[in-house]
Amino acid sequence: MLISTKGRYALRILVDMAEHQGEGMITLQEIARRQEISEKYLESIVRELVKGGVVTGQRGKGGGYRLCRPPEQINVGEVLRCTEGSLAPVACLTEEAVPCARSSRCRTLKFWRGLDEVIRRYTDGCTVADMMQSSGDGDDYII
Amino acid sequence: MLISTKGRYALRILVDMAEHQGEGMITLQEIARRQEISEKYLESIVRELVKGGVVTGQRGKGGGYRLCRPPEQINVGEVLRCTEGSLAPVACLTEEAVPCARSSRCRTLKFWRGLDEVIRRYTDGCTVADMMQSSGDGDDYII
DNA sequence: CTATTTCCTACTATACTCCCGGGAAAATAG
DNA sequence: CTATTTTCCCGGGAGTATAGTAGGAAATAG
Repeated sequence: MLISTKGRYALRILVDMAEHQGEGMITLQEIARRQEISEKYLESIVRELVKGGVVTGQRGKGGGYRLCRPPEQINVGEVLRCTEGSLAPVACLTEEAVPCARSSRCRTLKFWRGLDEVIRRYTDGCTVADMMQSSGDGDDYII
Repeated sequence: MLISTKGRYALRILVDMAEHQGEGMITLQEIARRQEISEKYLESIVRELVKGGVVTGQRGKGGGYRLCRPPEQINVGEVLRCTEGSLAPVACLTEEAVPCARSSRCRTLKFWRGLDEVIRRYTDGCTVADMMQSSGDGDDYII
């Protein structure tokens, strides 16, 4: 049930980029240094964020990455779906699920649908901007 | 982010057992036949439920398993924690987590705490009895 | 051109998931 | 007692996913 390292790093990367936006393009090297994540691994994560339309990259000298939108408009659910593929707790609720013969009389399906909904609602309701103003202490976010 | 097969099967097993309680001890063979799950795999799952105090087993002829408590008193969160170990979305929120040097200035920790809370609240709020009365159609449970 | 940076493909090692096999231990029936 | 039925327990094994590395191609700036 764990979110992968990829997903956790993705959020840290985006908060980092948000905190340093306005300083032009941000390179992988900078992020790697600040976040203490291997530059190579970082690369594979950022690529997914590019594919997902969350950040854009520019090659060459003076290049780097920047957010496609302001942090207030990037929600966490969207980001995690980029890296995790899906946030659904069971395979039968993902997009590419094959219809299950058992589904109409399945006693557990509604429970999973509800869990999926609860997770989606929470993750989609939190943005990168929200995380910027957060520290590890206190207890905001606890709905 | 997927719940393992173990966890999904555990719920089906418990609903099955709840629906057939009052008929004495229930054997793995019966459950395996009804749920179309290999008896051997079933065994490893039920063992975790025994350890977790959700069901008890009795060996020997006429033996089998039964629920320790009525289905209304067995909540899904508890069951899934038996099989998944933890439902926490990130390792730093599990019991045995080593304190993270980054935590006090971590921008993402509160988000994860909130997600954990939302998941816990939902899963602990649903019981095996709730699932018994459910089918795959309709949309109860969607809070 | 050179230096810098993203982009892309492929690979490895490790761990985990799902499941099976072979029995030992306990309870019951006769 | 023996035979049978059941849970209990350990260990292994194929397949898959995760986390991370390596090497280079393409683009951009000066």
